[in-house]
Amino acid sequence: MAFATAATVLHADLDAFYASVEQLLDPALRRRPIAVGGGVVLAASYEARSYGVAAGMPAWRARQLCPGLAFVAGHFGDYQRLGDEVMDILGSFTPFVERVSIDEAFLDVAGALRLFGPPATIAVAIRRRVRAEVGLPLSIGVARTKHLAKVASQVAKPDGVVVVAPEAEHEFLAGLPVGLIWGVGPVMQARLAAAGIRTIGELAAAPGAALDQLLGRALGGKVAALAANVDPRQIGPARPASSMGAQAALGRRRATPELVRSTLGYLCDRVAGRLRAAQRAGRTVTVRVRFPGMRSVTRSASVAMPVCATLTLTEIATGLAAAALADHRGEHELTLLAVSVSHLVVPTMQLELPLERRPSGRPQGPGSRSTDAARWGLDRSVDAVRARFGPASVGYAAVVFSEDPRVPEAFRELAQRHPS
DNA sequence: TCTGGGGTCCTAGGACCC
DNA sequence: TCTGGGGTCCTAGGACCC
Repeated sequence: MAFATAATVLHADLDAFYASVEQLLDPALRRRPIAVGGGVVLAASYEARSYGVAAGMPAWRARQLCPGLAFVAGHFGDYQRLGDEVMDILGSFTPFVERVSIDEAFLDVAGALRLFGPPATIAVAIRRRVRAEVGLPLSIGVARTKHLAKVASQVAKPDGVVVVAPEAEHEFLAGLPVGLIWGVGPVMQARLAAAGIRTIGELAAAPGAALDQLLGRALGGKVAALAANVDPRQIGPARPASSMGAQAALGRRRATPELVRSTLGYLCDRVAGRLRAAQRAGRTVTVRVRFPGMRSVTRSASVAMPVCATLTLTEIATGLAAAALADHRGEHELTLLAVSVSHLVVPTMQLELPLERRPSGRPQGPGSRSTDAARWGLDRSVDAVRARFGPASVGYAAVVFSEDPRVPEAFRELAQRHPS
């Protein structure tokens, strides 16, 4: 049998991760419907899910569905620690582990069969160890490709294993809902349902041209390939990020210049600091403004010199936000502001010029080479002080926003390491 | 009572160049 | 007289993922 035709790909996915950790840490929460979060549900236990409670749901709606729901503030440091412990266990079976998020990873065990037995045996052993050593439920899908393994782990939940033998793939997929395909969400699902397509089998039988019509050319082709069981993705290290951003939900606040200025100051400080820490700068800055009712607009601008200085980024972002608001004068309230930097490059030597050697004389506008270089020097000093004495030890003007955070800083730290 | 934070990818129209 | 096709970049919006 050829190497590529064996079912040696595992997808390991911790069940209701945040909620399971809370139930592990506090026995009083076990077997009860709980939600992690505050204004919004970040994660729901399976007991809560049986009432219809789901991640991303506003808290009031979750309480409506499940009156006995217990809300728990997250223990974000523990999520990181326990997630790492599980990844260490996975890594003890094979070095070919691709971590996808804090609670999920692909493994290729093709080279581990001699040592640990067939893939299904390895999956059972992994689950047993994670349960015994960490105390968390883990589901695993085993198949020939990443996509199939991922679908299998979803089918295996909660707390199970599903193995898809190569000769049984077609039969396995045929009856499953199209929503299990990676990239098919609620909108696509509804669009397909309107065309009478609900299962992956029906999708596979549909003509390619019809799929392109329904889903667009790129997704149509991708979905057809997946439904037909072609998946070229290999297990390997994640690519470096192509953008970096930060956002802040504001509740429902009057769109005052002071609110916009202070919030953007906070967000740009975060983003620019992360860019510098990663030794990156970006050519395109995007600002998103969200109004009540989840209506949002974006404004973006590309600049010649890649940006990573806090003040330069703040000036550009402020201008973009002002343009967006000027185009929507009827809006008097905001619910969110976001800043993102993309088209990332490694900063050039120009930016590393020491402060005292910068060209002087003519006044310099934002984005000009030497202004950004000078500011970068200042930023590096700030970064160094913060590295020693903490993020709050030094900074720019007082940040009003940070006095009333909607989410704990620890959650931002976690989300920035692992989107979840 | 109206919803977190951090990302990727795709589409479509327009500007601009050769 | 005022026409063609291809490529690239930019911007805005949106679906989707964890």
